[in-house]
Amino acid sequence: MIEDVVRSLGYGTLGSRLKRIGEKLQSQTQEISNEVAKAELSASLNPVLATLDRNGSLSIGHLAEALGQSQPGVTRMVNKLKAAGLVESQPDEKDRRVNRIALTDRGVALVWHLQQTLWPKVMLAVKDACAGLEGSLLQQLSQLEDALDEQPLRKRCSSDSLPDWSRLAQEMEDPR
Amino acid sequence: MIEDVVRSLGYGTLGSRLKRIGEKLQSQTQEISNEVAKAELSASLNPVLATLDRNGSLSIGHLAEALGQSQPGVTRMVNKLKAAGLVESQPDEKDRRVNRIALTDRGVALVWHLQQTLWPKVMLAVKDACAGLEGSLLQQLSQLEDALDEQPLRKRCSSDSLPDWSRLAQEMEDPR
DNA sequence: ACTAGTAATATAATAAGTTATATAAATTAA
DNA sequence: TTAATTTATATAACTTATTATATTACTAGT
Repeated sequence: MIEDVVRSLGYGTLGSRLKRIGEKLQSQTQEISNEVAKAELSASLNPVLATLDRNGSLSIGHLAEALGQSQPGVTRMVNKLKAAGLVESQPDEKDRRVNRIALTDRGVALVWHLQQTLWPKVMLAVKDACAGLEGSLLQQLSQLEDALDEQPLRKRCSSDSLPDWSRLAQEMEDPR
Repeated sequence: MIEDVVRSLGYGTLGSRLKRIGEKLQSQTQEISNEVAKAELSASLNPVLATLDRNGSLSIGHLAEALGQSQPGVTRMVNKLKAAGLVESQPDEKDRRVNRIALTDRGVALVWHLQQTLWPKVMLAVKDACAGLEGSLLQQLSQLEDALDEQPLRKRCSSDSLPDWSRLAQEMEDPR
């Protein structure tokens, strides 16, 4: 086996490393999503749904801010959700430049479903993968990569009764 | 200011979060690169150069393994480096399916230059941003995001005399 | 030696993000 | 009120990654 250079270079390649682990998490999340989901939803759209669920209708700009992404990226995600009939947009009454995005009835129903299934499953699976991490950031990242290779998120999902989403989400809050 | 939902959801959106921080690190690294570099080199190509420097000539497949990326991705990066005259490829003598990639003289010279400038700068800047991180993974990530927002890598670069690359790289090794 | 299977790489199509720019609405200043 | 500026969003072009597939070379079994 050849050396993992990105891991070896430590701080020198931390950006690549974080992206690499992030992509692995997202693709393993997609696996769970594919098992659970009624609608086939790209995993990357879940944060948009969650944001609209938490905040009610929002402009594209505020969505972008809440998600920490660029405005054009958010526009594209919203377009996909519109095409799937999960959100709808309406020009704001007061300021007709702004485009208010809101969940449709189907969107609300899907969010409810995801809150009972995918979202708690993923949260618990990732929490499980992160259980026992310790040490410096680089050390914890190495441990997490190893954990995900050894047992993917899909295998860390109990099919047991899942805890209440709102309680789970609250527990996650701001571990500053 | 609207809530940062990706941060608030914690384990539920860890994948997006890691990618987001990784992208910020890469773009801040690119800023430093633009200041330093003779050749304008996309920051994402540095790990390829470092891998070839550490290992000598490698096949596309071994490069992909060392970088933890897909083979087609590596092929594309290598093509860019070829176009820039920094690497060259030769079919392997024994097995003519494999394409051995090696640094050219210009590539070796650039690596040497980067080892005196960009690479230690970035490594020290990232190390600086990570200094003082503590606690759980989620906590350290929040602290790192805050640190990068408050002071980007570019401003964490001393123009002072930089330490020896080979020593630095060794220090990074495997903080398991 | 021929055929089947496997392996290495290239190429094509797709995804998810970015920056730069265009457009249209609102706001400010003259 | 008109002109200039700013703001919100859309659109275009690009980047960097992916998976799926095609191509070519090697390896084994008969």
